[in-house]
Amino acid sequence: MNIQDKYTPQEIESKWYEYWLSQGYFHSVPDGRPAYTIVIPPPNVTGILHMGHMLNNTIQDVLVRRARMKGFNACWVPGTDHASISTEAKVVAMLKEQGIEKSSLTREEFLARAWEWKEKYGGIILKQLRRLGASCDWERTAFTMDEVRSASVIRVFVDLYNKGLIYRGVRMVNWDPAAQTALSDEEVVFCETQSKLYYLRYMIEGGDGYMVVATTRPETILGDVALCVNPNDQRYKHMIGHAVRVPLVGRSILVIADDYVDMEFGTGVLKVTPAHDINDYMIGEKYNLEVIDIFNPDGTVNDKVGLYVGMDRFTVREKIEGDLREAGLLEKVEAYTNNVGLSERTHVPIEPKLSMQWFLRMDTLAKPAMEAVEEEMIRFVPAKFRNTYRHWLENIKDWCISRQLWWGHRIPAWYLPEGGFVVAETEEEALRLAREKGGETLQMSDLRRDDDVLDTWFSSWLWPISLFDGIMHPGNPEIRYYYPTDDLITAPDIIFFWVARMIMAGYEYEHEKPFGNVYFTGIVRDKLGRKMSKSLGNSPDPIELIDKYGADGVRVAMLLCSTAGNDIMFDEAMCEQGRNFGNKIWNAFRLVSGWQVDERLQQSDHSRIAIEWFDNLLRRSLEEIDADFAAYRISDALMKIYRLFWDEFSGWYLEMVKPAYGAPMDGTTFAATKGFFDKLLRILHPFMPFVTEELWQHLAERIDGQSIMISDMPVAGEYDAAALARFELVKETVAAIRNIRQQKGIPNRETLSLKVIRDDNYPEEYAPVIIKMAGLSGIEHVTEKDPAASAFIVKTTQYFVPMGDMIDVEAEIKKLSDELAYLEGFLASVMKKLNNERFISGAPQKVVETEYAKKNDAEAKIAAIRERIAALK
RNA sequence: GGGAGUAUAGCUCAGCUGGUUCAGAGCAUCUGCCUUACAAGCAGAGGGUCCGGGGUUCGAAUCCCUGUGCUCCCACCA
Repeated sequence: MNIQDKYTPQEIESKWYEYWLSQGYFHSVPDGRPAYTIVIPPPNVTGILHMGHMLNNTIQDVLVRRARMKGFNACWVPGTDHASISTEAKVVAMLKEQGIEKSSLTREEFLARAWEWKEKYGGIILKQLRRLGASCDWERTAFTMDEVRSASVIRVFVDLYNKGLIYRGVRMVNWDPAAQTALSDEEVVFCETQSKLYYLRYMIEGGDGYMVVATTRPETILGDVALCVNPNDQRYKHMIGHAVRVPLVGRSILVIADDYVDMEFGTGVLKVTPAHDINDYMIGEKYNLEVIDIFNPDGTVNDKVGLYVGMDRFTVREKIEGDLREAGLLEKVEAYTNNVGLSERTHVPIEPKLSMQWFLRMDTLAKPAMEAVEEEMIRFVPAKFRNTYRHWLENIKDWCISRQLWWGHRIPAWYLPEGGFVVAETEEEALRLAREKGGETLQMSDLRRDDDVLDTWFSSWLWPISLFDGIMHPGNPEIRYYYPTDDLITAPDIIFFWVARMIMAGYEYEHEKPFGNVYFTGIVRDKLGRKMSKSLGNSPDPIELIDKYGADGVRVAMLLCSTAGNDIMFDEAMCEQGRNFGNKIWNAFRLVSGWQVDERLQQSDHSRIAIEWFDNLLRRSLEEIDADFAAYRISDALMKIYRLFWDEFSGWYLEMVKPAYGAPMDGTTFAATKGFFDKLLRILHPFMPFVTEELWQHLAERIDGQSIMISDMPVAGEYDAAALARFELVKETVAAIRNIRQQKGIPNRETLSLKVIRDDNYPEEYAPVIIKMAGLSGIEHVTEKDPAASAFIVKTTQYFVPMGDMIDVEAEIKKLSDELAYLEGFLASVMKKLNNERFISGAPQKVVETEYAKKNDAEAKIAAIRERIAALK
């Protein structure tokens, strides 16, 4: 058993991960055991590991490792997401650096480069996860655009289309002029912005004067088709039906009336621009107004109106302000704060834009998804997210699933030359359908495939099914074995994008929930509570942290400060704590491994007691830890183990059984100690896989093919709660003696003697432990108080540490008086209850009894302290 | 504007069905210790108006109302 003196996580971690991999421990195939399955929330293929991933994946690994040790066939499936928008943006940026514009490439050329880029740089994050110790089944690594997943997406699209759930429609979409694609509502983030409110004059036709309209977007006047006032607005009632001229443009438009207009806002007059505002669009639809789209897809002005052609929307805004002022059509400009919608990916302001998109009807899909969570077929942890989920589903809108990008799953729709389209999984099928529709003479070359790709989430919503090929091969052995999966660990910000939609897909395609529990992590923030972001530079590089503290240390750090659903304030100091814990385990092992054993040696009483006690404690701890896991209180579970190892095992147990320097230990105690160590390592393994494996291998004197990660998790058992409670009296007694030692400045090596007036609360059976742990020469049973001693009371038992002339009478009296005052106050509060008729009659019997017990204890203590003070005086 | 959550030690948080494991844990702090596994440690100690104000109850950190602060989600008045 050779072990290094120093705990250096860096040295042990790499070797064990390779070992686990080489032994194939992470790989799962269906067998007779029950399955435990987690599918990873697929990180962006272009992503690199950040603290959010660390938290998320650490939790997954803890659950998977624990399940594996509990006898489940654990399967954690990793993979990456193609992430249409952000990946395409990165590839475009890369090409730009090389001096290549996307527009100069064909779709095929672009995709070739994108794939090349993905092969070269993609999936770094999966490599990084290995450093963390993630026990993913790498043989199953999937990609949302690999063969099986792509085929699944296409099949589902065709199926939903044939079911009548997918349709095309002109809709006002959130247009991202930078990415030149539509975004779903969920991909738009609103940001409070300092902008200006412009008051524009619309000259009244055939009369004098003008109407003033307040707008934040003067450039959209190019698309104005009406003004609108509230029908009840006395100021403008006479104007309804009159014509006014759009400033600069000169177009004649009518003044109409609608309740939608808020009389209080601005001037009470709204300009209606149906092409560029969602509300205006609705008014336009209602009154059948013309729609004038004034922008090109890239946000520059088109030639519809003939003004500002080719200029960017923001340049136009500046320019138009001057032009309006010059023309005397600008009443005034006010500072104004409003919310501007930004693209989550490109961060440019969203342009509401009318366009032809593909939609997925949500109503029928939403229904079972709602029920599953409402009726707790699927459990959310914490439960508060059920509200958010329900609210969203109740107000769900159809899902815009098309994106004007190249990187993604291309929509399998083909347009016929004479109009109309067909939807099919393959070109052959498309052609067949097209011929049915448009005549036998049609050739493939006559058909034009839709240019758009599907929203990324349209592939990830199938993830729990497509990972087991359940779409292309329904009912195959894998999907039957692994589905539904057990736990999903994810962040609450994708509850709509992803979680809700996976549930929908699960019921639609497997007629079964995709997972049993959803554990929502919090957002990782810095210690000042700020969100971690690149721009703030407050996000530590997880790999650097692992280099510095070891993966085990960082894992402990992540887990200690995280409770489900609460944001976590990450502080690097936590990593230090985690590393220190690893060090503690390491050193405890060094102590034990250094002991000499003499089999002939008789076991000492204190060792026998220690073993009984710790065995008992271990059983109770296991029960508590099981309960924590059942409630997904993972940080509580870890904290319990932390204290069990550090305080109870290292601080108490090992000190109790530790032989004198250089002396050997009896075989029974040594074996028991090794047994405890083994169990503790196993309990710790899911949290700290590396250091536990290293030490377990030393402990077990390694045999190839063995590993703690496939060993059995210790199981809870019956325990004696009374004995454990009684042992706490021992600890209190020892602490009291140590306290006296400290106050009197008595060195540890100097033994003390202890006198006790025995009563029921004196744990006499544990006396050998008290003697050893407090450094006593012995314990003497007495019936009289010792005035020349430092005294203390544990529960009701009076103890005396004889001090000879070291006793400081003044200080002793002061201490006792303080305690007396406290106890008298305490007794008074107890008596207040007991003297209250309504308490005696109203409270449960048990509560009343404990109050009487309190009273008796307090009275006994008070009497003892009074006597003692008298004796000292 | 609508909804939800949260407020407990310097920090991060537990505290489940109101009542002796009710005021807790870890970290940090302070005081002793180079005690023969560990100073990344050991021993001990201090630290709280349970956000403010009402109410229910024999009894409230816990339940109700109200105010305040913070966080998040949804909506987006030009």
